[in-house]
Amino acid sequence: MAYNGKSKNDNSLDLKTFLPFELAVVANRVSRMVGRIFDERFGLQIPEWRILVALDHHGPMAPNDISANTSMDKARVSRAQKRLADLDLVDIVDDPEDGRRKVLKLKSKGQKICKEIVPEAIEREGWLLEALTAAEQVALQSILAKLHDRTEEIDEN
Amino acid sequence: MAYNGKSKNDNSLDLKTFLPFELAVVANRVSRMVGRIFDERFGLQIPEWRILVALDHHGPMAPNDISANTSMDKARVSRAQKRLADLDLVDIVDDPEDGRRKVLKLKSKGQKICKEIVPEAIEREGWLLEALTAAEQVALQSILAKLHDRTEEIDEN
DNA sequence: TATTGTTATACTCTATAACTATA
DNA sequence: TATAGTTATAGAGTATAACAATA
Repeated sequence: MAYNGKSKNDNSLDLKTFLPFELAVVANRVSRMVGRIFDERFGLQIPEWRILVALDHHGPMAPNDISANTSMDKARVSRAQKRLADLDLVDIVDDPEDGRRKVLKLKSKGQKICKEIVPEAIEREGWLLEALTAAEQVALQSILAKLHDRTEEIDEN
Repeated sequence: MAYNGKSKNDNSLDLKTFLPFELAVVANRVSRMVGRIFDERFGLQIPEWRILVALDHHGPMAPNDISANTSMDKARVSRAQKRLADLDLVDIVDDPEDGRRKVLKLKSKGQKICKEIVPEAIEREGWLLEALTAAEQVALQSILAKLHDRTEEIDEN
C-alpha cells in the first residue's frame, strides 16, 4: 500500500494527500508566518534575513558560500546583500587573496538585529512544533533531511 | 531539548536545522521536480494542473470551490482556468441557479491528459517516498496534516 | 578558459484592491 | 450590502543569460 492508501484502481488523485502539494501548501504557510516577523519588525525580507542568520552562525562568508548555505542563487544573494549593505547591516569587503571574491561580514547593527530576531524565530518554530508529538518532531527532522538528499540529484539549490 | 537539539545557550541559528527553512527548500525542490513533468510534457503550469486534477477527482466545480480545494486565491484560479479553456481542456459554463457562479467541467481532452499525467505524478511521489521508511511515510502524512491545521489560524489558503 | 560576482531580462507568483454583475 | 468572478497593479520570486573583472 502506498503512502496514503492510494490503491492501484484509484485513478484520480486527491491533492490533499498528494505529498508534493501538501508540502508546498504547508511550507508556504509556514514561510509567510515566519517571514512576517522579519518584515514587520525590521523591514527585512526572506533573502535578507537568511543572509544575516547565515553570517551570524558561520561567520564572514563570500557570496558564493552564502549561496550554497542559503539555497539561493547568486543573483538573489547579490541583490539581497546590496540591500543589507545599504541598511548598514553588513560590510562587503574585497578578498585580498582573490580579486574576484568578496567577503561579507555582519556589522554591529546586523548582529544586534540577529540577537533580537533569532530567539523570536526559534519561538515561532517552537509554536509550530507544539502541534507535533516528540516522536514526530524527531521524525520530521530526519524526513526532511532524507527528502533533501533525495532531491539533490535533481538540481542544485 | 528542542526539535534539533538547540540548547538555550546556542544563540545563533543554523538554517539547516531550522524547520521553516528546510521545509521551504525541500518543498521548492519537490515542487520543481513534479512541475517539470507537466510543463515539459503538456506545457501546463502548477496552477493549471492543480485545477485539472481537482476537477478530475471531485467532478465539476465553481472557481470558488476550486480555490478552496487547491489553496490558490481566486485571481490565480481565474487566470489559470482561462488558459485551460483556451487549450480546450475545460468547459466554463454559467450556473443556471446563480447568475454569478460558473461551473468548470473537464473536457475529454482534459480527462485524457489527467489519465496520462496522474500516474506519472504518483510515480514521482513514489520515487520520493522510497527515501523514507514505511513508518516515516506514515508519520509524514500525519505531520503535514497537523502543521496544516496549526497554520490554519494564521490565514486562509 | 573558467570562475566570481553584478546586472538585465522575462515570466511567474503574491497580495491587494478596483470593478462587474448578480443576489 | 454581500458575494462570485474578472481584471489591474505592484512587488517579489525564479530562471537564464549576458557581462566585467580576475584567475
